[in-house]
Amino acid sequence: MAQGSAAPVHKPIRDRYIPARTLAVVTDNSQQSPEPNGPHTASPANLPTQYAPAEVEETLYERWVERGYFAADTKSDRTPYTIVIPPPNVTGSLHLGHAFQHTMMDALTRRKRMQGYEALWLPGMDHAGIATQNKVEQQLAEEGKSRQDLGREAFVERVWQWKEEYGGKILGQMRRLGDGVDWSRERFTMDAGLSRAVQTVFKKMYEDGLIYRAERIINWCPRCLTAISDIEVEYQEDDGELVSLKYGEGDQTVVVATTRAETMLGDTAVAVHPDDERYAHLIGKRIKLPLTDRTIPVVADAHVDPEFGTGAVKVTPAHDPNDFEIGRRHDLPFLSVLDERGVITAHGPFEGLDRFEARSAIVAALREQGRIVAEKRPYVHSVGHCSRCKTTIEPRLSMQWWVKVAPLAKKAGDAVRDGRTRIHPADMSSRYFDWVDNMHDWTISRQLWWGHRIPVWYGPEGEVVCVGPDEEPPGGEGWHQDPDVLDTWFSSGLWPFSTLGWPERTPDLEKFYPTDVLVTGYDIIFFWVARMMMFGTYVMDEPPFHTIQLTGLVRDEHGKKMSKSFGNVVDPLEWMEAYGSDALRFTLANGANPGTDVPIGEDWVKASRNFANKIWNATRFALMNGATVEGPLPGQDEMAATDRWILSRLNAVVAEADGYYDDFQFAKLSDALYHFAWDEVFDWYVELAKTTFGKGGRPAEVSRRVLGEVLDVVLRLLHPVIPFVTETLWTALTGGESVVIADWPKDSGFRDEAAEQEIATVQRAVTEVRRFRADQGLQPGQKVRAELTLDGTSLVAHEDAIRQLLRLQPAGEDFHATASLPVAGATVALDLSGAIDVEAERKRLSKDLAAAEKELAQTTGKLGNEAFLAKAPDHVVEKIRGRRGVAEVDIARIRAQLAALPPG
RNA sequence: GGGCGCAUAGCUCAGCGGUAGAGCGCUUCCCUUACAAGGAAGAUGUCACUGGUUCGAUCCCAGUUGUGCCCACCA
Repeated sequence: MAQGSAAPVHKPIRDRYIPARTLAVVTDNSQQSPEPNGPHTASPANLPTQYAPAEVEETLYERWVERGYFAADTKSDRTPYTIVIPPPNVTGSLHLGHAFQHTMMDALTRRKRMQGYEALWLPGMDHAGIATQNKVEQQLAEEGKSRQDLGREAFVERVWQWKEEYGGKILGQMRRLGDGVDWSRERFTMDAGLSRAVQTVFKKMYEDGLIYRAERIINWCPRCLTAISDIEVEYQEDDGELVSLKYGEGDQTVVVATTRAETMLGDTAVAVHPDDERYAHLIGKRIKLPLTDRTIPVVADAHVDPEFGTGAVKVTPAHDPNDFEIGRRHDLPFLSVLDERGVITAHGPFEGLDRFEARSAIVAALREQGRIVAEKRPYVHSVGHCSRCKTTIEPRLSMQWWVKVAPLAKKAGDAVRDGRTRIHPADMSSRYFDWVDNMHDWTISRQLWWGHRIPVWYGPEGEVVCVGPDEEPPGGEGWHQDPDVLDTWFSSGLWPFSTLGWPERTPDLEKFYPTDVLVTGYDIIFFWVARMMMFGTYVMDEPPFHTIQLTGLVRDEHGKKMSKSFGNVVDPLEWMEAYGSDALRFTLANGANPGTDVPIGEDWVKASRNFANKIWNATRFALMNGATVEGPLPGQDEMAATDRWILSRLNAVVAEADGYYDDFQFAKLSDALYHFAWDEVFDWYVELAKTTFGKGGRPAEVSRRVLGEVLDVVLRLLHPVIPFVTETLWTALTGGESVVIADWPKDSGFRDEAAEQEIATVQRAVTEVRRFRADQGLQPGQKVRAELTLDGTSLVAHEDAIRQLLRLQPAGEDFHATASLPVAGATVALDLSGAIDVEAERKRLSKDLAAAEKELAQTTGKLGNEAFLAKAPDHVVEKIRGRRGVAEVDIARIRAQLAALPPG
C-alpha cells in the first residue's frame, strides 16, 4: 500500500478491541524484521488485522524482557531512579491491592526510564515466616500429618517446594500485569545473600547492645505455638463474662472482678490503690486464695484504679502484662498455670483442662462455694487475637530475643522530621510518628521452623557463646544453635539494602541506594515501613527512601472491604483475561487518589477497556488517513486554527501530566489524559480534520502531520499506565522500536490562546445548533435543508467543518423559518425549511429569557455593591461585568426572537 | 479513653471563598463509511444539620449528628 494514501483499500485493524482469548492469534510482523529500527513505514499494514490483548500482551511482555529494556545498568552515567518492590508473601497469589501498587510503581519507573533515568524496579518475594508455615501446615493437615511428623529438616524442605510453586505463580502474575521489573535482580528474603545480611545485622545489633535476651510476658499464640510481637495481635470486641470473686476468709475478704477466672490459680497477690481507705486494713496482710491451699498478700499499687469495679485486682504475674509489672514491683512469685497450648498445668482438679473449659469449671466451683458475688454477661471487652490464625492470644512468661527500639526509632523518626524522607500524603506522617515515638521493644524470636535461624550458639550451660555469621560454633557436647527463627519483618526490614548486595559494597548498592520511592499500603506502616526506616538509618546511616508514597486499600464497588467471607474478592487475572491488563491498570490508576481507598468494580474495568478500544480505533483511523510523524512539524503560518489549537492543548496537557506524575496523582493524571484524548482529540480534532483530509492538498498534509504528532505524544504519555495497547499502536504509528525506550514528551511551550478561543467558539456554535435541532425534534431523516450564515470572521473559516459536523446540506437551498442562535463572539443564523414547533420554541426562549434576566439582576446587584467592589479581586469583577454584558445582549436577542415567532 | 478522616447527582468519588463536576447509571434521538465497547442532545443535587466569619460559604471557624480507620496494659 502506498504510503500516505488517503483512501485505504481495506480495514487495516479490527474495528473492535477484543480482549477475548479465543480469537485467532495474529502473526507478529515486527518479529520478522531483523532490524527493529527499520525504515519507517507508517502504514496500517504494520498492524495486525486482529488484536487480542490477552495474547498480544504476553508476547509484547516477553519481547520487552528479551530486549533487556528493564535491566538496569550500574555502569551507565544516567541518574539512577530506584524502587524496590514490597515483596509479596509467597503464601498465595497477587490480589487487586498488589495490582494497584504495581501499576503505580510500574508507571513511575516506566516514565523515569523514558525520561532518561537509569530506572531500576527491583522484584522479589518474602518468605513470610509464620504465614507460610501455617499454610504448609494446613496442607499437611489435609494429608493427616503434622510438621512434627516430618521433622524440622523435611518440613523446611516442604516449605521450599511450596515457595517454588506459589512463588512461580506470583511471578507469572507480575508478567501478566506488565510489571517492568529487572528480573536479573530478583531476590527472595531467604536467599543466601539476604540471609547473610540478616546475620550480619543481628551481630552488629547484638554487639551494640540493641539486641538482648530477656524473660517477659509476651503474646503467645497457643495454636501457632510461638511468640508474636505486639502489632501481630489484633484486638476485637468479644463477649465475655465479668465475674466478681470473693477472696479470703472471715472479715479478711476482698472482692475482685475478672474476665479470666482460670488464671486465678496463678494469682500471687491482690492489689489495691495505696490511698484506698476501704482496703487500708488489708494491705500487707495475707488472705486465702480459694480453690487452693495458698495464701496471697494484699499489696498497694498505684496502677490500680479505685474507681473501677471494686477497686481491688487479682494479680497473676505470669499471665498478664500489667500483673507482670505489679509482680516485679512487689517482688511477687511468677506462677505459670498454663502450658504453651493453653492447658492448665496447676496440680489439682483442673489440671489438663483447656483454658476455656477451665474458666467455666472454675466459675462453677467458686459458685458452689458461694464466692461468686456478681456476674455480668455478656461483658464486651477487647480481646487480642493472633493476626495469622485468629486464635485468642495468651500472654505468657517466656524467654525471648528483643530489639531495643528506642534508639533506632529515634533515628527513623528524625529522618522524616528533618525532611530526608517525605511521607506522602503528608497527613499520614502523624500515624508514623505516633508509632515511632511510642514504640515498645520488639520481640524478634519466633518458635517456628520457617525463617532465618537465630545466629546464636549456646554452650553447655546455656550461655551465649557466639553470635553472627563469621564465627564457627565450637563443637562438642552441649553446644547448640538457638532453635528459634527471626520475625519475618526482621529480614524485610533490611530489604532496601540487602537486595542491593549489602553487606558487600556492591556497585548496585553504590548506585541505587538510597532508593527513590517506596509505594506501599498505609496498613503496613508499622510492620514494614517503620522497620525499614529504622534499619536503614541504623545500618546505612541514610534512610532507605526519599519518598514514601502510601496507598489506600482496594475495595469493591460499594467501598466494602474485599474479603473471602463477603465473597467479593476478585482475582485480577479474571479481569485481565476478560478486558486486558491495560483496562485493569487504567481503572486502578483512575481510582488512585493519594492515600485513600480505591473502590473498583467490573463495570469500571469495562469502561477502561472501552477507552483502550477508543484509542485503538482513533489510531486506526489516523493511520488509514495517512497520519505521520515523519518530518518536522509544519510552520505556524501553514497550520489552520484547528491544528494550532490542538497543539497548544497538547503541550498544556504534557505539562499537566508531568505535574501529576511528579505528585503521584494518578487519578487526576488518567482523568486528564482520558478527557484530552477522547473529548478533544478524538471527538473534535479528528472530526474537524475529516473535512481537511477530504479536500487533500497541503492543508491535509499539515493535518496528517499534526494528527500524527498528537497521537504520538498522547500514546507516550499514556504508556506508563497502559503499556500494551500504547506499544502496539505507537510502533505502528511511528515505526519506532518500542515506546518503552521512547523519549518522554516535553512541553515545547507552544500555546495559542487565540486558536483555543476560536475553536471554543466553533464548538459552541456546533453544540448550540445541535441542541436547537434536538429541542425542535428535527430528525436527520427529515432531510432538513439549511442555510448557515456565519457572522464573525473567525467562524467563516470553519464553515465547511461546521457543515460537516452538523451534516448540513450545501448552501443555496430554499428556506423559510429562521432561528438565530447565540454563540460567544458571533451569531449563527440557521435557516430551516423543516417545520418548527412554535410553542416549544416559545417555551424554550421564555426559559432562556428568564435565566438571562435573573443573571442580569444578580450581576447588577453585585456591581452596585460597594463592599463587594472594594474587596473582590479584579478578575472576579471583570468576570461578573462580562456576564452582565452577555445577559444584556441575550435579553435583547431573545426578545426579538420571541417577537418574530408566528402567533401561536 | 485518645488521635485522625469522611459526609457533594441513583452508585463510586473529584472539587473549592465568587454562576455545582467526572465516570458509571438514567431519558430521547442516531447502525453518519475509525469505533454501537460508538455519536448527539438532555434530566438529576436545600454540597449532613445548626450557628459564626465574610460583600459573598459547598469551601474557612465552632458545635451537633452520622460514619470509617488507627492507637491504648479498661482488671
